[in-house]
Order: sequence, then C-alpha cells, then structure tokens
Amino acid sequence: MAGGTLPGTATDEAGGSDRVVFHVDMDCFYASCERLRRPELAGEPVVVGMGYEDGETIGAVATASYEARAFGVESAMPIFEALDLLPRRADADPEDPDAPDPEAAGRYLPVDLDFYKEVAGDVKAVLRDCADTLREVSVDEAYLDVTDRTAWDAAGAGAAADAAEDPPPSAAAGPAEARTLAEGYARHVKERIEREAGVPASVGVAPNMSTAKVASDADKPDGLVVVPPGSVESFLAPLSTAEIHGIGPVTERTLAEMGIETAADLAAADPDGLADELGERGPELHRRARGDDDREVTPTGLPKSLSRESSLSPTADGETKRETVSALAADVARRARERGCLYRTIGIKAVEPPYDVNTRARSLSGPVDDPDLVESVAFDLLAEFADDRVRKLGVRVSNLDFAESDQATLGGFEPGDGEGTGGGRSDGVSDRDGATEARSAATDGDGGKLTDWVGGEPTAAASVGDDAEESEARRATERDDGQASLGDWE
DNA sequence: TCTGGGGTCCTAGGACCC
DNA sequence: TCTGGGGTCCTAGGACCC
Repeated sequence: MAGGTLPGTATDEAGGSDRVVFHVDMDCFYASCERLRRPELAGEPVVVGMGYEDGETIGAVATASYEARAFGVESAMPIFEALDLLPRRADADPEDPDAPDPEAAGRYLPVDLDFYKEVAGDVKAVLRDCADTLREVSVDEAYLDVTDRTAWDAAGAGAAADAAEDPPPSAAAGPAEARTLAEGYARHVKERIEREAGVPASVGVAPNMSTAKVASDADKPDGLVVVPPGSVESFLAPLSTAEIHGIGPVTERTLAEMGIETAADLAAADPDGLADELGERGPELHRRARGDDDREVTPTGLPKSLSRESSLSPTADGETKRETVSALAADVARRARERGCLYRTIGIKAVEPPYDVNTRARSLSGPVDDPDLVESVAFDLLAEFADDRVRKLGVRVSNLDFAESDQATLGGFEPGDGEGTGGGRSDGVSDRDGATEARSAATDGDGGKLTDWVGGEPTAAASVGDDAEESEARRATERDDGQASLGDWE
C-alpha cells in the first residue's frame, strides 16, 4: 500500500496515503478552564487537584499550569509533594515571617469536572464543525480527519494543480513560502478554539494519527507542528522511544535493554526481535516509530465498561468496605441506566497496601439493568477480601449492551452470532422500526436462552441466575421506555 | 504519605465443547 | 491407545493512556 506515492504530487490521495490528520490537545486543560472563569489566575502557577479539597494536603495533581510546572510540579504527583515544591498562595501571609514568598506560591483548586465538560463542549462544537471525522479521545484531546477540507499542497501559488484555483483566503495571513494549506487550516482551527471556547490548544498535523499525536506534543503549550508526508521519518527519528504513543515506562526499559533508545533505533530494529520481547505490540511500535500508521480516524464508539472507584485510608473493617462498595455499585448502576446500557459482567477491584491490585468479576447469564444485583454480586466478590486491609475499592460493569436503544437492529441478528460485526452498525441513524425490533428482540428471547444455556449452567450461580432472570423480565419492559438513552450521547 | 480515577487493549490460562 | 486439535468464553492481571 505504501509504495505508490509519487513525491511532490498532490493527486495521490486515492489510496488514503496522504491523509491530513490533526491531533488537538488542550494545554493544561483544567487549569485553563479555571483561568477562563477566574481571569486573575492568568500567569499564576495553578494546580488543580483530584481528591483535593481546599486547604487539604491529600489528593493528587490532575493538572498543573506551565508556571507551576516550572517549580517541578507534575501531573499525578501527590498534593503534599507539590506543596513542598510550590507552597499554597493562601499560606503566604505577609505578616508571618515563616510564610512562603507570595511570589513563589501557587493557587490550589479542586477539580470541577462539570465545568470543564461545559468548556469541552464548546471546544467540541468547533472541532465537529471543522472535521470530516472527529474522534474524541478524552475531555481534552481529539483526532480530526480533515483530508476533504484541506490538503498538503503548498499554500499560495505553489502547486501546478492549483493554477485554476484561487488561493484560499485562510492562507493569506502570512509569508506563505514553505507553508501548506494544511498548516493554514490548522491555524484556523486553533484560533477558532481560542476564540469560541476561550482556552488554548496545541495542534499536531501529520498524515496519520500516531505522528499527529507526537506532533501536538512537540511544541506545547500553544503549539502548532506540521509534519508533511515526506518528513515523517526524519521528524520522529531523534525522539526518545518514550515519546511514542503506547510506550510507557516498562516498554521503554525493555527497549533500552535491547539497545533501543530513539525512534530511529526502533525504526531500524528487527520486527521479529521486537515481537519476541514485546509480543504483538512489538511490530506495531516498530511501525509507529517509522511513522507507518494506517489506522483510520473513526468516531468515538460506545464505552466498553463503566466503573467507579475510591480510595480509603487502609482498613480491614467489613462495614466500611461494604458501605463503600454499596455506594460505588449504586453509582455505577445509575450511570449505566442513564446511558441506557445493560451489563452482563459485574466486577470489583480491591487494592491492598502497598499496592496490590486484585480484580474479581462474574458474568451473568444475560445482560441486565439491575442496581440491586450489582450490589449483591459486588458484595459476593468482596467476601474473598473480608479479612484483608484495603486502600482502594472499585466496582465495574462490563460486557455492555446498548441494544435496547436505537441500536435495536443488532438484536435482529441471529442469537449467538455474538459478534455484532461492524458492517451495518451505523449508530442507530438507520433503524426506523427500532421499537418493533427491540420488542421482538426482547420477547423472542431465544437469544437469551442460548446464552443462558452457555453461561447459566453452573449451580454456583443459581441465586444470581434467578436474579438475572427476574431482571430480564424487567428489562423487557424497560426497553420500551429506554429510548431516551441516545440523548446523552452528546 | 501513600499513586486519584476513569478508561482501553492485550495476554495467559482454564473450562468446556465438538 | 495417542493425548489430539480447534474454537469460544471467562477470569485475572498488566501496560498504557489522559
């Protein structure tokens, strides 16, 4: 696939090899949001803490502004540690000789996710408007395929193909020699975000996702880095392996032991040797290091799991643990219901000091929406850790099933073919007869029977199975009113 | 002073089926 | 009499991401 590209021409896009992909990454997003509503924070070191309350020392750094980073404060750092590096501004009392210098003190704020989501909504509106395809990765990050909106042609009069065309107005702003149309468009997007959402972003522009991702990171904050198709390898080559998306501390160490320190090293390494050390991921990372990534930008899909967890001061107390799990279970079940999804697997997480993560899960015979069942299964699974001290507990539901919403057509597939393969899955836009389909899916419950038979046999699951059956009846009725669900798909 | 909380994907091993 | 082989589902844990 990669072979046929003719250098210098702009007409080879048919195979998709010269796509234009943007990666948009908001700069210290939470801190930027706080500045948006509190302009006096501009230029100040700002630390937004998770699990942090005003005046406390617990929690961790969710986001630090660049001014705070200059003091060494980093993301995920415990608040008490950040406070060592950068005292709290509120503690900087000019009357107190022992108080920190106000000039070297920061503002510490608790996370306010609801507000950040509002701002993210404004950002998202711009992105949606600017992209052919938009993939939101998180509240502050997204990929855009903009191939049909712009091009790699030189801006201005460069490309012969443009002879009959007027230069696009957006490119007219500055000296346009080595500039591409893509760069001009990226600048436009960036400026629109700043203007319409009020927060700064960094943008990476490249012919594929993994390179765009690295590019957006290369000149933060307020960056705009453009990597045209011919420059991908040379752009990546000098970077350390850790800068490649998908390489974390463990893989970085493994690679270092193989003598691989840079993307160039990785690009030159033997894919088979990498596969031996890293499994399937080896060759994949090798491709990324060479800028070879043909993943398409696909819209964000439905979630695969929903979970909630919270930390405790380490305790073995049964009542505390059950109360915590009960609250987490209720919250997870509520969110699942809000999103109109059923779940077939319920699990817990129990973290024992110092940091031993245990997970347990149980699958039901069929998908349910049943908060009581989430709690009782979670309690059941928790029993194994009855005597253990835990420092964190979590509850998760997975094996999610959104079929009862507009995707009811999926229920029309033969029971048991389980795959629900991509083909016709156009996110519900298509099915006019959703209600009918859903009802038949629910009532001709043969699908349920088949799964029952597979999963529901073991006698150990008897009580669960009973509950599950009840719930299935319940769910059959809920399906009819469950149509609201797609609404929160923003 | 415990590294917060929400996710995704991959792998290995076991159970079970044909 | 040899373990034989393929396939799926489930669970648990690990690595990684923001």
